[in-house]
Amino acid sequence: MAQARPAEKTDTRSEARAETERLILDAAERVFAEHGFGGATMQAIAVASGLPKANLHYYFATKETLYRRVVERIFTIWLEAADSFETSASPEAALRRYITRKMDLSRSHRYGSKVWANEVMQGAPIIQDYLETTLRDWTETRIALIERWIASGAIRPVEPRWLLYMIWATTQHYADFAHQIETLNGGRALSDAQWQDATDTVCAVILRGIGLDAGGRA
Amino acid sequence: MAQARPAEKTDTRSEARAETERLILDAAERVFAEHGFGGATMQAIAVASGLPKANLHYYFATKETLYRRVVERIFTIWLEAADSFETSASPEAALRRYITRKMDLSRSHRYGSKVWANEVMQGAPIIQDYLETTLRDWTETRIALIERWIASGAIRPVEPRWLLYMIWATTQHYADFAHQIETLNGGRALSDAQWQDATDTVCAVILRGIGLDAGGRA
DNA sequence: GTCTATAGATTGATAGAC
DNA sequence: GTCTATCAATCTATAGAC
Repeated sequence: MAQARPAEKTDTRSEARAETERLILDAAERVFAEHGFGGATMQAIAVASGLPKANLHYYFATKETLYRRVVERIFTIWLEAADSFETSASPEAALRRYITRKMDLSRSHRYGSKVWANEVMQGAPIIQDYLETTLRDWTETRIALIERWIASGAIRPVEPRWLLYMIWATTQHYADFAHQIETLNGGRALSDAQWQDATDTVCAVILRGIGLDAGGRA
Repeated sequence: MAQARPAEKTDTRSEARAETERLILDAAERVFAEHGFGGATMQAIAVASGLPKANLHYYFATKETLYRRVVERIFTIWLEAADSFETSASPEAALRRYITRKMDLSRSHRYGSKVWANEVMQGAPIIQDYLETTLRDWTETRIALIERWIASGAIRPVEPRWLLYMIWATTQHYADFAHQIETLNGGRALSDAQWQDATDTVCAVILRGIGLDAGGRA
């Protein structure tokens, strides 16, 4: 009977399901990124995923459910990057690592970054509760940490909030405005060397900007 | 006959027309900013402007025409701000003035900045030609200028492109991510003092970051 | 689970009275 | 110039055969 190998059967089924879900989520992420929630259509997501439109509704009841799952997946990735801002490291090491990780994310997850930007620009109708809890808590611990750095004289006195916004803005710009950057780069995507150079420059300007003169470049 | 006062009559008419056009453009800017081109509806713009939907089509033939006018108006404002990056001033004066102007714009034209961000995130379907001509030319003259600053030893060697992107990203972030910033500010808009402090901090970190240690703060 | 066909609501745009 | 009423196209979502 079917009971003979229940675990394997369930695993195989749920694996296939998870795979299709990921296929849809990836396609949805791209479409939501470039057209926003309202501008995206289930038809466009169906074409992008290579599935009939009805199948999307089999895996995700409504367009809003699908969008919510896309946004939540992005927030998870954001959280992992946030962890790289270690509270135990030196100011230079902590900031350099965090900025580098955020730049890497802008390159590897361009569409996710755009979906997040779209969501926030619309007033965060879906993720408002995350902003008020998880993001807020994370931000406050880092603000407290930066204030200790300032009190100890490790870095110059700057309002920690504006420093964090500067890091978020600069790194995410390379994902959200990738099209503009590529146009100004002669229509070509940034090369490995250009990404490395941009990352180094962002680190160097910000670190030196707050008084950490041991920064990387010249 | 009507010919008796043609100029006055025409002026009055065109003034009334211009006023209604501006009313529609302002409403459209807000709606396009928060929902993108595809997500915005003529119905929503009609409600936001307080006019019947049919009147919008009387002034602007199609939704795309209206969107194009909104985007072009924003580009004009961007050009005026770009002028404040004077090629004749000292590095510190030129950059400080430009950054300050961009921060002011983020506060006064939040929705325009969001429309621009949306347009670029979608691959600039409408303004691609502007990116390749006007924006590209402006960028190249400033890159050449910054390279001369570096050659003369006025600032540290940094790739001028990454510096410009950092300025654009950081200043526009205060418009595009205003909702997130306000949420992290306890749900309140930034006060006059906070805007001033943020502007000072952005100037100070960037100027010091490229070796202009005469920066404002501490 | 996958697909075709379609229902029901909403969209951009227009016709025509005032 | 302004407005109500409405069309044709498109949208989300579902029904039902396979």
